[in-house]
Amino acid sequence: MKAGLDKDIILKTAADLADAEGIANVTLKALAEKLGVKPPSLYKHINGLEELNKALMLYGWKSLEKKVTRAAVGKSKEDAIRAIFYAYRDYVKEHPGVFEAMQWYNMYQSEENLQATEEIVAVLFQVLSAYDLQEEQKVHIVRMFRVFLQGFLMVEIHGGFGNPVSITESFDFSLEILLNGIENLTKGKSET
Amino acid sequence: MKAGLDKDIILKTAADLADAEGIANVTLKALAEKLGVKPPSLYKHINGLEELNKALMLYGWKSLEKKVTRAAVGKSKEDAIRAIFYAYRDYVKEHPGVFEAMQWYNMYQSEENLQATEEIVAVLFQVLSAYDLQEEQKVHIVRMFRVFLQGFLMVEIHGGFGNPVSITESFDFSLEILLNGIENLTKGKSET
DNA sequence: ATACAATAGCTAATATAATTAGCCAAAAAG
DNA sequence: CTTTTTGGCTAATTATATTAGCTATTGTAT
Repeated sequence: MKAGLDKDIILKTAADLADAEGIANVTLKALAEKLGVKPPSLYKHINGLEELNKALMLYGWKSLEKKVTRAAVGKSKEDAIRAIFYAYRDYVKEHPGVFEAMQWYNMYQSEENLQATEEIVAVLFQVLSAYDLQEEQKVHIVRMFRVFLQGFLMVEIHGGFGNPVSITESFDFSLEILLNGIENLTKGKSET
Repeated sequence: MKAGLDKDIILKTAADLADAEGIANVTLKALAEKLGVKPPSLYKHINGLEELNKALMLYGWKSLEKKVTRAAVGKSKEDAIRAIFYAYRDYVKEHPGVFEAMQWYNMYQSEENLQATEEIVAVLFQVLSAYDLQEEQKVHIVRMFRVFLQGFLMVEIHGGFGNPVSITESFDFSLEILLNGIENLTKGKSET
C-alpha cells in the first residue's frame, strides 16, 4: 500500500514529534511509526537522519523569520526590537523541538546555517538602520541580540531557571537593559 | 593485564577527548581505545555513557567555578564582573568539549545541574551585593549574565559568527552594555 | 485498454555503538 | 598460602541507522 508520503509531510511530522518529545527522540524508527511506514521507506524521500535534521533546522529558521518579520512590520526602533524579541520567544515556546534542531545545527559552522540565519539578521539590521550607529556597532548589537535570545530560550525551554522569580520579568528586564544600551550609544555621540 | 584505570583517569581522558573532538565523539568505543582497554571494561568504573557525560558536566562546572572565583578575588563591582566574564570565556576556549557537555546537560532540568551551577551563581550574587539592588533585580541580572555567556560562547566555539568583525570586540561591547545597564539601575534609584 | 517505466513501499541484511552476562587471572587481604 | 575481591576479557543482546534488492502500485504513452 502506498502511504502517499512526501518530503513535506515527513518534515511536518518530524517537527511535531520534535516539539512533543524533544529533538533527541526524533528517530527514524519513531518517525516511521508515526507515519505508518517502515524506517527504510523514509529513504525514498530523505537521505537519512542527518539530512532530516538539517531540513528541520532550515524549516525552523524560515518560519521564525516569517514570524519575526511580520511582528516588526509598522514598528520602529525600540518598539520593533521589543516586538521581535517577543515574537522570537513565542515561536520558541510553540516549537521547542524545532528550536532545538536549530540550535543543534547551529553548533556546526556551515554554509547552510549562515544562509538560514541571513534573512533574520537582515531584518535586525534594517531595524537598526533607524539608529545613528556605525556598521561595526550594528554587528556587535546583532550578535548580542542573537546570543541573548538563543541562550535565554535554550535555558527556558529546558526548565533551567531554578528560581521562582518570574522568567518573563527576567526576559523583559534584560531586554530593557539591551535597549537602554543602544540608546546610550547614540546619546553619547551627540553630546561630545 | 590490569590497566590500572579509575574513575578519575577515565574522566580526565574523556575531557581531553571531548575538547579535542567534540562531545559527540566521546563514545565508549573511542574512549576505551584511548585508554587501551575494551569498552565493556569501562563499566567496572562508570555506569555507562550517560553517567560519564553527567560526570563530565559536573567536573566542568567545578573547574569553571574555581577559575571564576579566583578571577574575582580582590576585585569588586565592574572590575569583578569583567574578570568573571573573561575567566569564563577563557575556560570555555580551553575546554570547549567539556563546555558542550555542560550545555548538553543543561538542556535537561535536573537537580544535579542546579547544584552544579549553584556555586557559580553564589559568586555572582556576592559580587552583586556591592550594588544597591533589590533581590529580584539580582536574580534577573544573574540570569542575564548566564544566558549571555552561554549563548555567546556556544556560538563562538562552534564558529557560528560569520562576520569578519572581531568577536572579542563584540564580547567586550556587549559586556559594557550589560555593565552600563546595572550602573543605570542604581543611578535611577538615587535620583528619585 | 495495454504495456512499460518510474515510484514508493517492503523484507532482509549489514554496520556501529551501548550494554549485559558471565568467565578468569591478577591483586590484595587474611 | 589460601581466599576474596577486583578489573580485565569475550561473547551475546539490543537498538538504531542504513543499504540492497524485490515487488506492487501508479502514472503515462501508445
